[in-house]
Amino acid sequence: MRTSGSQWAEAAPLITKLESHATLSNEEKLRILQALAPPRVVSAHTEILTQGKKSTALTIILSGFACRSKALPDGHRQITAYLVPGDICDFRFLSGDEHDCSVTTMSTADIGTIALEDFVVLAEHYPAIARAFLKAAAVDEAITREWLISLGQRTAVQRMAHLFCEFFVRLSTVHLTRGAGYDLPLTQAEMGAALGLSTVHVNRTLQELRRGKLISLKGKFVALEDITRLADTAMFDPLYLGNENKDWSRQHQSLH
Amino acid sequence: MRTSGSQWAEAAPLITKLESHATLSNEEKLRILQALAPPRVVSAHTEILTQGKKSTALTIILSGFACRSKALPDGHRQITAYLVPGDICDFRFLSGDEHDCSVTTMSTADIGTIALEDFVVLAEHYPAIARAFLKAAAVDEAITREWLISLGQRTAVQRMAHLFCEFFVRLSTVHLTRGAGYDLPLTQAEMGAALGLSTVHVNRTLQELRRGKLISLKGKFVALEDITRLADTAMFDPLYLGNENKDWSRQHQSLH
DNA sequence: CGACTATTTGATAGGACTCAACCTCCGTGG
DNA sequence: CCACGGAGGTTGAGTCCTATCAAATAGTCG
Repeated sequence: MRTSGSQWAEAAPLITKLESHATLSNEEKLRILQALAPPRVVSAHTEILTQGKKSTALTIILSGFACRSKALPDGHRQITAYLVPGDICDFRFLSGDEHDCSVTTMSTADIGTIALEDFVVLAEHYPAIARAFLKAAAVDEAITREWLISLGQRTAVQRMAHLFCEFFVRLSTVHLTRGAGYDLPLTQAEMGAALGLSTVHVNRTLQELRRGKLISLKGKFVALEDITRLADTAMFDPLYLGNENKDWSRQHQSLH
Repeated sequence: MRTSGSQWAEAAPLITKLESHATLSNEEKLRILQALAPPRVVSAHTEILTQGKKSTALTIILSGFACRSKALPDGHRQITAYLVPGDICDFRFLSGDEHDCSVTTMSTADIGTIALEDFVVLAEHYPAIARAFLKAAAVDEAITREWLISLGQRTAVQRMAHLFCEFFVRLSTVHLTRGAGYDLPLTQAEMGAALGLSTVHVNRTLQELRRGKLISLKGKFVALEDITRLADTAMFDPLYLGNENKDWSRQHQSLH
C-alpha cells in the first residue's frame, strides 16, 4: 500500500515531539508508526473535528497548521489553541466525551489518526508512550492557561510578543524554525481571533513590534530580531511548555 | 483514629461529583473513601499547591473555595480556575510534572488527598473510577477554554454573568445551591483577577447586573433573579460542564 | 485582467483602567 | 464601651487602549 519509509517522513514531527517528552526506544517508535493510519491530506479551512461529536480515534497534525475554535451565538469566534505539526487535536478521546470545540486547518495539512483501541493497547504495553502522550496533554493544558493569562493580563503588544515566543519554542522542538524565525501561515484575522483583538488592531500591533525592531516579517516568515527583548516585553517564560532548556533564547541568537 | 461516618460526611462532595460523571457502585465509593487520607482543615489564603513543585498525591477540595493562579513579574496575577468542593486541585499528578500554577484557598477549606500510588491501583482495578476522574479532568479543561472565550470575546457584564451561571451549575451538582442562588465567598478583587477586570470595574459591573435585575446580593449570597435572561446575556451554554440536562435553568425558576 | 482575499490607514467612539478619595463593616484592644 | 485599624466596597474624574466603521491599497490566483 505504502512504504514505511514515506510514512516515517510524514510522521516525523509526531515522533520528534513525543521524544521531547519521554525517551522512546526504536521498538516503541515503530509501534507508534504501525498504529498510525495512512495520513490524509486536507486543504486549508477544513473542519477535521466537529464540536458536539465524539471521536473514535486520536487525530494528529503531521504537517501544516490548525486551530481549535468555538463560535459564539453573536457571530464572534475565539481560537482556543493553535495546533502545529506533531500536536494532538483533542485529548477528549481519552474520556470519550464529545468535543467542545471544532478543529479547523489553517493551511494544507497532513492528518494522521490512531484508532482508539490501538492506542489503548499501545499505552498499556509501552509505559513510555503513555507517559509521552500524558505530558503532551499536560503541555497542551498549560498553553491554554498561559493564553488565559495573556487575555487577562497582557496588552495587545505583550500578547502578540508572547505568541511569537510560544510559536518559536513549539516549532523549534519539531525542527520547524529557520534561524531565529519560522513560517507562520496565519492571517491577521486568525491571530486576532486567538488573541482577542480586532483585525485592525492586530495590524497596528504588528507594526509596533516591527517599529520596535522586535520582529520583522517577510511574507509568511516571522523573524525574531531580538528574542531576549521580545520575551521580556511578553513576560515569556518557556517553562510551561515543558522546556527544560533555560538557554532557549540564546540558541539562535548568533544566527543573524 | 476517626470513624468512617465522619469521613463520609466530609468527602460527600467528591463522591457526588464523581457520580455525576460515572455510575459508581458502593464498593467503588468505599474504595475511594479508603484511599482518601484524613482531610486537613486550612484557613483562607493558604497556598496548598506551589508553582514549580511536583505532587506525590492528588489533592481535593472537600469544602470551601480555592483558586489556581499565576503571578506575573509585573505584579499582576491571573486566576485560571476556581475550585469548589469536589474539585481536584491539579491533574498534573498524572504526568508527574511540576505545577505551572499555585493553588490557594479563598476561604476556610477541608483538603483531602489520595496518594498517587493508591490512585493508580484504584484506577486500574475500577475502570469506572478512572472514567469518572478522566471526565472530571475533561470538564476542568473545558472550563478553562470557556474562560478563554470569556476573556477574548465577552464584555465585562457578559463575563460576570457567565461566571455566575457557571458557578450555579457547578455548585448545584454538589448540592451547594439554595434555591436559585448560592454562597460565594469571593472578594471583588478576586473576581477581577479571574475575569481580567480591575476591582473598580468589577464593582460597577455588579451594580449593572443588579440594576438589570439579573442578580441580587445579600452579603455573600448571590441570588440569580432571572436565570434565563442571565444565561442569555452571558451566552451561557452548560454543555461544556458535562451537564446533560437541558432544563438546567428551569430547575429553580419556580422557587421565587 | 478581474475577483477575491488580505493588509493598511484614518477617524471616532466607548469600554475598561488608573488614581484617589471616601464609606462601611468588623474585630481588636484599651 | 468606644476608639482604632484594616479589609472590602463604593464613587468620581480623567486617560488610555482597543473596537468599530469606512475606505483605500496591496497581493494572489485562475
